[in-house]
This record gives sequence, structure tokens and C-alpha cells, in this order.
Amino acid sequence: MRAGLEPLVTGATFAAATVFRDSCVRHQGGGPAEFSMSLSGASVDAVVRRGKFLWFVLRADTAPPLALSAHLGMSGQFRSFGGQAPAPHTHCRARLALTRHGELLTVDFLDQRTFGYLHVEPLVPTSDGGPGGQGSPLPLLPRSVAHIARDALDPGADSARAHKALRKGNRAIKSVLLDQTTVSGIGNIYADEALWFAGIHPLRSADSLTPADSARLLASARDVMARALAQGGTSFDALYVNVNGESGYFSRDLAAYGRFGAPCFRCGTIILKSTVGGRASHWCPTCQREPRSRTTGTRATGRASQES
DNA sequence: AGTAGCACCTGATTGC
DNA sequence: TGCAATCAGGTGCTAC
Repeated sequence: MRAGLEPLVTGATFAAATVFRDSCVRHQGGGPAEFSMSLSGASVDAVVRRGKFLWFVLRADTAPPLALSAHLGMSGQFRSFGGQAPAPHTHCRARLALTRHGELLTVDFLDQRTFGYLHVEPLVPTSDGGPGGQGSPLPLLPRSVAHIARDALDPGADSARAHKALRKGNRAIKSVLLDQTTVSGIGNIYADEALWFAGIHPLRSADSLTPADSARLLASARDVMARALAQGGTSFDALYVNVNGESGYFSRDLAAYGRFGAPCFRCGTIILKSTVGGRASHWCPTCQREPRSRTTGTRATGRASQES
């Protein structure tokens, strides 16, 4: 999504912003009026991503500099239209009108499940140093992204630090992968895929991983995310499309997620499904062996009954 | 301090 | 055909 937006909006200027559902700007203290006012006349210098957080860096004529931050939640999309835009879709929560080289550009924010949001907020110095994230020209992050760790694919990520963070605590390793303050960008699908590739059971406690385990796991996560990115993401239906409304193709290549009851591609064992930390989880009981109870004698937390 | 659980929503699908 | 229950790719707050 970031890569699709960047060439369209870099150098463009916001002319107007219309909010169709107030809750999509719920993090904007002054509501829709403040949101529209903050954007009006602002130009876009860059489009940056860190994990699942995306932001448009606004030209810095203010102190502190500002960004238009976005999170797509579960079902958010951006759709762009050049020239005359069609009537807004039922799920269109906000419409952004921009101009560039005298041309009109419309960017709609659609979101069926309304977990996504937009807001204009200050950019602050990063706590982890270096560039703000992919696409960023500045060592700054939106205030609401300051607590998010670097992306698994961020070339500037400190992998020694990531390995250490990944192996901390006794939570299920899958829960740690989903915790965006450890390593960001890994969601429920890519967590299951990374664990399958690395041969690690989702309920293994994080502190039971060896350094070799965590290295293999992070490498698997990077690999699956890079392959998904090259195919335009993981689309199951019309809810997950790019800025032109087109689907990605990675769902064809999933090895674990959504394959409950089907044979493992490595060993043929039937893939199981259960919940870990409240999230649907899929794994091969042969390639990803069940953790034995730990030295404390307690059972793995979050263990749930398996579906038959 | 760290973590589990729930709240926040809409809509498609499944089962009765 | 209708209605209720269930499920969905995320995050952050609250209560333990």
C-alpha cells in the first residue's frame, strides 16, 4: 500500500478532506473539523511505513513537523482515482482531495470493520535512532508510532536486539511475534507461516528458544514477508486490495494459515488448528513439536483444545 | 512489571 | 426464509 501511494501523492497538496464517519478520526482531539483544517494546504514530502503503521510526512513549515498517520486495522484500504472520482463507496470513511501539477487526485479511505483510523499528529524523535522507517527521509516517527519496534524487513533493524527481545519472557512465542513492540509487521498469517517454516510450535515459551531458533524464526518471518510483498500481499477477497483495487496473490502460497485439515507440504501430517492468545493458529504437529511442560512445572499458557 | 482478556465494529457465512 | 451464533488478517486499555 505504501509503495502504491508513494508515487501518487509525493509532491501533492491536500485541497480538502471530507470525513463520512467521525469515528475514523477518533484519535484526532479536535475531531473531523481539526482533521480537515490540519490537512488543508499541506503538501506531502514522503510516505513512510513501520510495521502496520503508515504515514504521510507533511512539508515541515510547522514546529514540530506533522504527519497524516493511518492504520488500516483489519479491513482498511486506500483507493485512488485521477480526475473525476466516482461516488464514494458504502465503506468509504473519508475522502482526501489532492492536487499535483494542476491535476486532481482523490484518495479514499475505505474500511468495512472500522478498526482503522486516520489522524494528523506531530512527528517526534525516534527512541531507537536511525531513520523513521521504510521510505523515511527523517529520523522521526509519528507520536502514536513511537512505541512500535522496527519492521522485520527494515534493513536498519538491529537484529541482535530483535533476537534478544524475541526470547524474553515466558509467553507463547506466537504471542511475542504478534506483539508489535518486539518486532513489527508480523500479523496473524505471517506469524503462523514463519513458525511453520522455522519448525517451531506456536505455544513454545519465548524463553525456551535457543539463539539458533530465534535466528531461524526471524529469517523465516523476513522471507515469508518479502515473498508476500513481491506478490502484492495476502488477499482472500475484495477487502484486501491495493491502491488500484487489485488483489495480491500470496494466499495461494500459504503453507500453514488456513490449511487446517490439509496435509503438511513437508511431511504430509494433517495441519491442526487451535487458538493461541485468542488468535486462530495453524501448525503441523510433526514439524512443529508440542512443547513439554517447562522446568517450573507449569503448562504452556494459552493452551486450548484442538478442533477435531 | 508483565500479561491475559476484552472492547472496539461490520458483514459474510453457517447452522438451526 | 429468517434469525442467531460464529468468525474474520489488529491494537490498546484495563484489571489482575
